[in-house]
Amino acid sequence: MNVRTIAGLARDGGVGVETVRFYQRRGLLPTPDRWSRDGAGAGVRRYGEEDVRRLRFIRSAQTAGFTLEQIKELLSLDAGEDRTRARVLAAERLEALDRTISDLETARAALRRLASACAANDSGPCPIISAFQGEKV
Amino acid sequence: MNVRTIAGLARDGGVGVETVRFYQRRGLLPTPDRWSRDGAGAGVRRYGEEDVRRLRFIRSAQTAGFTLEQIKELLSLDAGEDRTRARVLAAERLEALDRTISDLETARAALRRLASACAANDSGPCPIISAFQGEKV
DNA sequence: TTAAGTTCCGTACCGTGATACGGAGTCAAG
DNA sequence: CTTGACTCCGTATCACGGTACGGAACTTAA
Repeated sequence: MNVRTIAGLARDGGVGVETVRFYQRRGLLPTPDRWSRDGAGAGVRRYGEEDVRRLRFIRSAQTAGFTLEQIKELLSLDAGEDRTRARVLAAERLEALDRTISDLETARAALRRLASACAANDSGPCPIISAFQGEKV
Repeated sequence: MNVRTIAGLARDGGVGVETVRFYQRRGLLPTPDRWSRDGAGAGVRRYGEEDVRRLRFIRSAQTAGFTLEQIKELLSLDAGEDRTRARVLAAERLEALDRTISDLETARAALRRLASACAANDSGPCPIISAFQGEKV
């Protein structure tokens, strides 16, 4: 399946149609020209593999914690020459990501304390608040 | 410093005054009665250690990924008897947290690929999009 | 006792990332 | 060549977690 309508693009990218439009309005995805076999009517926009790759990249970059604005910049950098800028963005995000991961690991430890504190027996209140005590976040 | 005004509570909890009020409106923090030395006037609300603990708990629980609604429920559970419910909430969050952490670790690997792909030399476009290829998110 | 600084409270607004709606146009199967 | 599904597009609305504003009441230090 090489050429898709917006619904196909959305499906292959794992998002909704409205989300694709939203990304187009934000300048993250191109809005290709309309296309019709004969010259009649305005036709419908068609999307290809490249669009799917971009869309998937957007989702991955979101997972990495980039905002849509930053992702827009990354996409423009992908084609451009400014390696320095790309490196800076990557390094900044990497640092923040390391912090986030370690915060989440701390939270996970607290949550495990909570789970086992509440697992021991079946009656009485369990000390939810104090299970989270003794961390520095 | 045992008794505080709202500004002291906010400071000790590491948030802004408006955020404390916001949590009160959402039912996450109590709104203590007003308090004045003589009987004159309505006085001002005062806060103690318990409020600081609750506030800090809210921040920690947020880091763990609970929504404010869920945190509200956890707070009510802390005093209550429903250990089962507490366990369910903890287990669900723990599972989601494990997924999130592993997603972030995947993202980190991609970001490192990106950083080193763009670090090698100083000219030409660097393949930002393809640095994120080959993951399953 | 007065002036400066806080508190209180309702209500409005913000940023981020979507998601929904509705009417006109277009496509594709029968 | 109709009918039903899908597209297009502008605009509205949502969820979440705050943040800001403004005027009256209150507190505190000089």
